[in-house]
Amino acid sequence: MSTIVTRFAPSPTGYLHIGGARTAIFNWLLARHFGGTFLLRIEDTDLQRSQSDMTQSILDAMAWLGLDHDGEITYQSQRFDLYNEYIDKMLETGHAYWCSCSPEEVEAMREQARQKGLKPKYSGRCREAGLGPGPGRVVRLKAPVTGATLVDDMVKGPVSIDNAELDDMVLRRGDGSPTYNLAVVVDDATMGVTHIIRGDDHLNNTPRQILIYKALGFDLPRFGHVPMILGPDKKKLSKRHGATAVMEYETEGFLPEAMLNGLVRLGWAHGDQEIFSREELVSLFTADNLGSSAAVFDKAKLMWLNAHYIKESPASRLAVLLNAFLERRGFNNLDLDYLARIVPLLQPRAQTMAEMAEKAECFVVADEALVYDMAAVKKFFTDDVRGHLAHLRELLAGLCCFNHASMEAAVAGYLEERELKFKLVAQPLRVAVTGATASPGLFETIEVLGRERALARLDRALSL
RNA sequence: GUCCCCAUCGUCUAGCCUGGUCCAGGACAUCGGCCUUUCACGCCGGUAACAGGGGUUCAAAUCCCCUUGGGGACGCCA
Repeated sequence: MSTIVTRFAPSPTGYLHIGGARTAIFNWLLARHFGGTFLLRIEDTDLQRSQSDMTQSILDAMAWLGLDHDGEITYQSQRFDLYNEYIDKMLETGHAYWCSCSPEEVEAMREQARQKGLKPKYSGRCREAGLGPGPGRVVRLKAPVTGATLVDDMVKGPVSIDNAELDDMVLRRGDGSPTYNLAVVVDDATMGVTHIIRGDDHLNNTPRQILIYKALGFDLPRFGHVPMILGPDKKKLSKRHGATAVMEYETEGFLPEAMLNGLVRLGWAHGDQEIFSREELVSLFTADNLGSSAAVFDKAKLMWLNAHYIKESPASRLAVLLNAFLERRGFNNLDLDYLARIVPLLQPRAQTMAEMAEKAECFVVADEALVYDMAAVKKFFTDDVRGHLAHLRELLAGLCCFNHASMEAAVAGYLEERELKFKLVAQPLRVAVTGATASPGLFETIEVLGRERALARLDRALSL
């Protein structure tokens, strides 16, 4: 039997954003789930607005998310001949005609319709004029004026639109280039695309495209229109809502699996399950569970997912990422093995890698450059406490095994002898060694820091 | 303006197709508590929703209609 073919068809006019990434994910999952093919097509027919570096950045973002495509990438800009071939075919079969109306004239027609409270459309003036080619002339689809066109949508269900609502759309521009609707249909049909999941905003376009499919005698694919992603104010997500480009999230320290998981849950669900591995998604995803109402993008939930995946990741992998984030903060030539020992202490404490890097700073900063929270120093370093700190410093210096268990035991013993509570020295020690009042477990921290650095910091703290 | 789509806690959603098991379940966020050497993690608990109105039915979150609200489309953009 025929296998599923899906596609993602971004236009290289900007970065891959949240919404585009989600439709890419849905199409990718549908293909992978059914063992089909996932194609990638760059819609760059608008030479003015398309930028080649944008194509690369879209590819990079997809690679980051792990959305691999099959076969070669199709570029619409290289298929103009093909489009023209089909336009000519429609001209021959009487499904299209030449029109000499200027854009201004058409705009006037629309304005007139608007005045009457009707839907603005082209009047069809040249429809029966029997015009031939000519400079500046466009080719229009000779669309049916009666009846209705039905879209049997995978997510919206049956959607019917009166053909009277549609006008004779332009297929070939005055400069000879094909329009979007024509190119999309020719591409999807010739590329063998069987299922198209795309944004809600294309739903109104679909009947028009179906008309072209019919005029060309192509089989119809299945369409699925997923709702738009909204900002917290329920308006279409845009830059003013903060980060919209997928790769901005990488910069902020999100893991690709968190992004994938988070995005797929916007408009798709599988019962009460929240966490999905890539493999699970592939095996569970079908268009059946796609929701039909718009979703607000909630960064807080993405944070939670990211924190979850950070906790799950092996330290060695995170160490590499942490290194990159620390480099951005000006720390170079760090030892990955050392970072891998810091990571476990920070895994439950960081929601993003950027946050982890921030918290890791006190581990990688030079002892003499460690910044102390002076308010804390003042609060905790009383004369009495300084005395204990000095003793503890000697105790740590003489410890046989420098690990947190023996450290803890030694300190406990010291305190017990004097009938003191651990609370008395816990925060002072923490401040002395990390400079701050909040940190991972005290002894784990000291262990990772190592004897030399811990003692150096204790000495420095005592001199403050 | 015209057409199309949508409507369950603040947010993501389950349930809706195949009415009763739902005085609506989960998750994030939030609030309280526990744990505790700080900060987190974790655990326990709380607040919180079927937009409104009409039908249909013994019974409606679930089916139908209307209203309202939101979104989208009406390009020689994609």
